Amino acid sequence: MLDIRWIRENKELTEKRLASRRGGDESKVERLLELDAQRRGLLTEVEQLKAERKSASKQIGALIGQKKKEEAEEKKAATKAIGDQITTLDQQVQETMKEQESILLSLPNLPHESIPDGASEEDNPEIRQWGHKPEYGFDPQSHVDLCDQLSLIDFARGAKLAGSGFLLYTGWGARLERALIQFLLDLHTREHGYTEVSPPFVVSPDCMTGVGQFPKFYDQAYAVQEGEDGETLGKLYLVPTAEAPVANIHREELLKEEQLPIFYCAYSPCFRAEAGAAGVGTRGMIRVHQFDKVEMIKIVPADQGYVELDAMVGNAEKVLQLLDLHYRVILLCTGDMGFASAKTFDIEVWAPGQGSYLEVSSCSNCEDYQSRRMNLRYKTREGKNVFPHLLNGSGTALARLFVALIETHQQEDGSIRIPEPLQPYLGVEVIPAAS
RNA sequence: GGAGGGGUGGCAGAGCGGUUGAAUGCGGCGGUCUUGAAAACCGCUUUUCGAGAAAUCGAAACGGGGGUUCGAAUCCCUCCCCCUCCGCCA
Repeated sequence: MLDIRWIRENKELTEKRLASRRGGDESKVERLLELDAQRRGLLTEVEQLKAERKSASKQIGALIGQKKKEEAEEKKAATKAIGDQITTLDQQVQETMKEQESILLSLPNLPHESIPDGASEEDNPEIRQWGHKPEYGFDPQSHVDLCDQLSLIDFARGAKLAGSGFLLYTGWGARLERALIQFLLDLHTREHGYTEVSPPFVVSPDCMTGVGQFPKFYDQAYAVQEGEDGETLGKLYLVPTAEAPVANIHREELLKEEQLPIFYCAYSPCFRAEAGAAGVGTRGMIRVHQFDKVEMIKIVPADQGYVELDAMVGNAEKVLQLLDLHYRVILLCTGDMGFASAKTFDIEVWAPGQGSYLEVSSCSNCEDYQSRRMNLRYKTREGKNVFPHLLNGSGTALARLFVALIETHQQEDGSIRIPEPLQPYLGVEVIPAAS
């Protein structure tokens, strides 16, 4: 959520930066400021009336104390009219605030000034690459074929159980998935200073609003319902990412500056309805309705957001380096950024069987956009209450990492080499070829 | 799911229709005293919104929302959360 006071003082800049952004509707700013002025005018008016009523009520109390019954009754009757005015004005204030709030919640974050203008992903500049595309003395296979041959994933039965887009990991596939989760959590907790948390896999709508999922992405979420009880529908949602619960851990709290920075990492499955995306690149496990992910969250003082963002990108890169996977880091342009983010780096890993790069991580600094939405603040040493910067990053998404891993490290005989750092977790050096 | 009890300031804990933003204690900050510290004593100690250049002034907030009233932390309704007991259950 943007700061209404900031918008008030930077109207043109707000409109300009909103316009450059995907999902940004700068035409709403005009109405927003209209409501803001109206709200403040009404507030001044109603507060004055309330001050009058308050002192009248005190006088009535005093009169009753002095047994001056008649005077008290007269005063009561006179004050009643003020009360009615207050009720009317209060309603108007409520309505004005409600509309203002709903516009504010619908506006995306403003891109950081360093973000290049652009219309789509075509315009995202590449920041760096690591490693290089591996060469094979044979035709590298797609993960779909590898999974079939090695019985890592049973696509057909996954679909039988829950429909297209849900995976049934089997045998070495299931073990590899589990090994990766543990490898990632250990890496981030032991080497990168994150505290592991294991959150609920459903959250309240407030949490979804807090991170900016709602109201914009209602149609992407799975709402749950208790049994046949329609009343409970929409009170909880399956998490689309661990960011939803973890970033909200301290919602509506006032932290002390000494408590910061806070680093959390968490494993969770991620549920995405992907409404309207059916049929788009759906073969295999690149785009699915449920995938595993290890997420990193940072809550940091407002002046440290960007230093910490760079560090977080490094944390995600480390994963790919240890797994010996070629990747590139790109900076998202204004036209391709997520709703809540002020600056986002994506990490794309090379998948030889696909002949393309796959997004496995997205690290964003949302600045105070989310903390304002969830009313998370910290008290500085000087005693000021400010909104911290909230950062989130995948460290990393698993399904695509799985794809890149088996496609990259496949060998001619159909077996898959396991990179050394992962070997202790899987217990073998190679996933053997099908016999 | 059933029956009770409870949610008040950083914490503990009063108040249960009137000048109470809220007693008291603890903690925290400042001061007096002291060579220094402790003790003792004195003062201060919430947040949000609005007006203002500022000093400051005004409003709101006692789990959330609504109602009664001239006036609500206090009464009524509703929702949420916590505790105890019973039932069910991995």
